[in-house]
Formats: sequence, C-alpha cells, structure tokens
Amino acid sequence: MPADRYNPLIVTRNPSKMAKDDLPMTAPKGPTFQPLYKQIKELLLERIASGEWPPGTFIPSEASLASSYDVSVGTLRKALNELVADNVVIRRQGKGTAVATHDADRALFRFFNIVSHDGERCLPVSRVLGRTRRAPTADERQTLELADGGEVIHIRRVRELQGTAILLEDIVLDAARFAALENQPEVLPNTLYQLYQQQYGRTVAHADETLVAVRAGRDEVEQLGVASGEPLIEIRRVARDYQDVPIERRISRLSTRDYAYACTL
Amino acid sequence: MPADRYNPLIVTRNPSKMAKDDLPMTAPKGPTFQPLYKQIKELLLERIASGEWPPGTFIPSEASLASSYDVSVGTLRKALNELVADNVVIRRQGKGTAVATHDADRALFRFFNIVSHDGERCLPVSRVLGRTRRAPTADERQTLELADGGEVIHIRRVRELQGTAILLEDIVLDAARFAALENQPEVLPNTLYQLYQQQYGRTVAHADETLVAVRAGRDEVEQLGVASGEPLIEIRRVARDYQDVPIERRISRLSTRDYAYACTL
DNA sequence: TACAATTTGTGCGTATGTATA
DNA sequence: ATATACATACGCACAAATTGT
Repeated sequence: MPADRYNPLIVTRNPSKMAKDDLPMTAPKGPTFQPLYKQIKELLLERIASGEWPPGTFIPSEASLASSYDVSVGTLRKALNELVADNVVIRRQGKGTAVATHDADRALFRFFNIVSHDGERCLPVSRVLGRTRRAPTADERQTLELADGGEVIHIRRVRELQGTAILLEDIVLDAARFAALENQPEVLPNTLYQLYQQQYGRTVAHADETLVAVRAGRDEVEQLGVASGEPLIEIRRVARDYQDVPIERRISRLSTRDYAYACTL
Repeated sequence: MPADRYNPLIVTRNPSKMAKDDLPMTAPKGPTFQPLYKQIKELLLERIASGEWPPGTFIPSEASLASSYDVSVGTLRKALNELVADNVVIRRQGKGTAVATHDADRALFRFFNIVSHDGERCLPVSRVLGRTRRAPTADERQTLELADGGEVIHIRRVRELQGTAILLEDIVLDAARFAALENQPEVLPNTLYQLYQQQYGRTVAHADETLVAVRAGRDEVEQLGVASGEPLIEIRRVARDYQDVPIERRISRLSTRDYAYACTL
C-alpha cells in the first residue's frame, strides 16, 4: 500500500486552512489537542517503532513526506527536528534522514557513562559468565511489566577496560520478547543494544539509572579483584524503547579504583 | 546607548541578500564560519552574560531584536530557541522571553539529582558547619583556574531530607570572585546558586560530575550518622557559567541508605 | 573533471492563533 | 476590547553536501 494519505489529522486550528466563515471552533480547546507538527511527529514515530522503517534505513525525503501528509515542509521539518533532538533519527545534508542505530560512535557512549580518572572514555570488552532462563523475582516482574508465569533471560558478564575488570553486570530480559537469546547467538556481542535492535527489533531509546554505594561481596571479589567489603557503586538501570516499554533491567557493580561514573548536567 | 545596529555579522552566505552577479565566494569556506542564527545566538548570549539583561528580566521582543540585528524573525527565533534548549532563557507565550533564573522549580532540581528509593524528589534543608578563607590545594587551583597567590572560600555543610542527614558537602569558590561570601550574608540560603546569581552575578549554567565509591571517614560518621567504613558515593562536581568558566568546586559524600543518585540517559 | 539531480540547511517573508497584561 | 508577544503554519529561494552520470 503506497503511503500517500494520512487523513485523521486534526487541523482545526490551522489558520491558513480555515475559511473565514467556518464553524466556530468548539472542540479544539480540549486537553488532548496537539499542534500539527506534534501529530506528525507521533505518526512518524509510530511508523518507525512499527518496523516500517527499520533502524539504519533512510526514510522518505522532507518533500515527499510533506506532500504525503499534506502539510508544509516547514511543519514536517519541525517534526523531524524534534525526532533528531530525541535521538530517534539522524539527518545529513545531501544524504537524507535515517533511523538512528546503536552503532554510531556517539550512540554507543550514550549508555556508557564510565570514564577513567583523567577523563578518557573508551568502550570496554565483555566476558560472559553465564546465561540462564529462570522465573523472575518480584522486583523483576514489576519493573519489566511481565505477565504472570512469564520467564526471564539472565545474563551475567564482566566488562574490562585496558585489561582490568571494572564492572560486573547482571542483565535481565523478558524471555517472551528475547526468546532465543538464552543460547543463541553462541557468542554475545560487546554491545548488546545493537543485538536487541538488529535481531529482535527492540530499540533502546532511553534509560533511567539510580546509583547507590554497596560493599563488594563474594562475586565482586572474585571477578573484579577487589578486597572484600570494598566500596563499589551499584548502578540500577531500566532501559526502555520509544514508547517507554521496559526492555531491559541491568544491575551493575562498578569498581571506582581506576574509573568513575560521569554525568553532565 | 540604544542597541540598534550590530554590524559585523558575516552574512556572506545569506542567499536573499546576495545579488546574482556577486563575486564568487572564496572566503566563507573557512572553518570559522557560523550560520547567521548561530552568530545571533552568540551575540545574545554575550549580552546576557555581560549583565546587560540580568537574570529574571525580560529581553526585547522577537520583532524588535530582529529589526535591531537586521535579520528575519525566523532567524532570530531559531537563535532564541537554541538558548531555550540550553536553559539560558525561558519563553512564555503572550508574556515574553526572560533570562533564566535558579528559582524556578525545574531549575532547582537540575542540579540536585538525589531521589528517595521510591523515586520522590524533594529539596533538602542545609546546615552550615563552617566557612573559612584559605589557600587552595593544587587540585583546587587547577580546576578553578586560580591565579598564583589566589585564595578560596571553603564552605562545609550538611543537607538533610525529612530530618535525616544524607549529604556532607565541601564547597570551594574563588575568593576573588566571591569576596564577601566568607562571612556575609550571616545565614546562607538553602540554594547557593541563587545567591551566586543574585549577589555576585555568576550564573551556574551547567556542571560536570564524576562519582566514585568511598568509605565513610570520621567526619561522615559524625555528621551523617553512618557506621565507620560504610560505603558512600562521593560526587565531585565542577560548576561552570555560560562561557565554561569554572565557578564552584563541590565534593559531596552521599549516604545511600535511604536515597540514591538518579540519572536519566 | 564536470555536471546534474536529490536532499537537507539556512534565511526571508507572511498570516493567523493563543496567551498575557 | 486592545495591544503585545510568542506559537503555529504556510510558502519561497538559494546554499551546501552527497551521489550518480
């Protein structure tokens, strides 16, 4: 089906489309009203989230989209620019507008906030310690919004920077959404979010993290080479997709002897 | 002096201002080139930073600024909207464009990333433990970019939420820039950034934080009521103004028994 | 190498809606 | 009711980057 017309746009308050002797506008005062460019933005986001335009592909040009939706290019540009601000698409002059992927250099660091003490950022290598399928804890069921009887995939791995292990990660996913992940692929890639995106069609759009200080336990002593009881930072992350649906629960413990968690306000 | 004309705008690539039989553009390829709206943005930022429009005041309207700079309203809007995105100004329909202050509710929380374990955010009360003037450490001299022989003001305080002390802060400022702060005002306000802005004309525009895990020492035991050696999060912040000039060095130690550091990516 | 076609980026102008004082 | 200021939406022209011929 050619995507030529998308009708149900509420243009009631669109000035240049209103005849002067139009009906008095009664409805559009409702709290559900959204300006035209916001509606376009949502429509585009739905089409991206639905998989119509997979990550990495180029979407139609401004001009063609504008005529499809029967809006001006300026209005469509405003919608696209908001999607750029939300890290959903990437635009390049002369080339086009592409759906954002997790392989661009900048995108990789968006979800890795750890720097060496002199401020350098570099990506760690990962070593998987275990992959299991099991019933969720109560906490996991709540944060991942699992159905009753659902199961989770649990991945535990260590990440090391320049040869020293600094991070012990426990990653939990809805087994229904990531069915085969328990034992396939054989070797997991360094950057899991790329895998979620490419193999499972789930794009991590943003994440919330809360940090607390904890003591190193047996596992951290063994894997990170820290002393027992050594202070660590525990990072509790919930990663979500475009529609705020939770995708992943990740709890990491960070040794801050050589590296630190960085945040810019 | 009436601000009527601002001449040195490089409009070489401004299409509608160029005659068709113009000289071939040779210069504007230089790496220093900035589009017109970026230049306008910088000019506005300079006037805000210079104190011509103090925080809280309304700047001239779009139309008047556009005619002052001899650009279109659209170009000026684009500059202003970037300043909105940078939290430099706040715009309200029908009212005008105001220079951002640190008293708006949202602005207060921008620099306070601590939430209770159930996700609630609330502002803490402060209790000052000491105010001294002293020579800087080597680290302080470097991060605050102090001149040789300069001194610093050092403020130590505890912040408590709902009656329990959770944060021990060591705040260090350039004594040359905050001369009277050592003993005046008698009682320091809860939100220091408002004081910097209102009394000293220094606006904190953004900050970088790095977090490490530490053990509670003698001071933390005494002030935060934690056990000796208890794991804490140490937050090392450098706050800067619009031009990235460092204003404040703040090292805080957070007890994460009831509260956590929150970050959204 | 040169040229053309396509696509986004910049800039201008205008009209009307909506919120505020 | 009026005036002001920002918000939305329309349109157009040209610049700059990219790609293919």
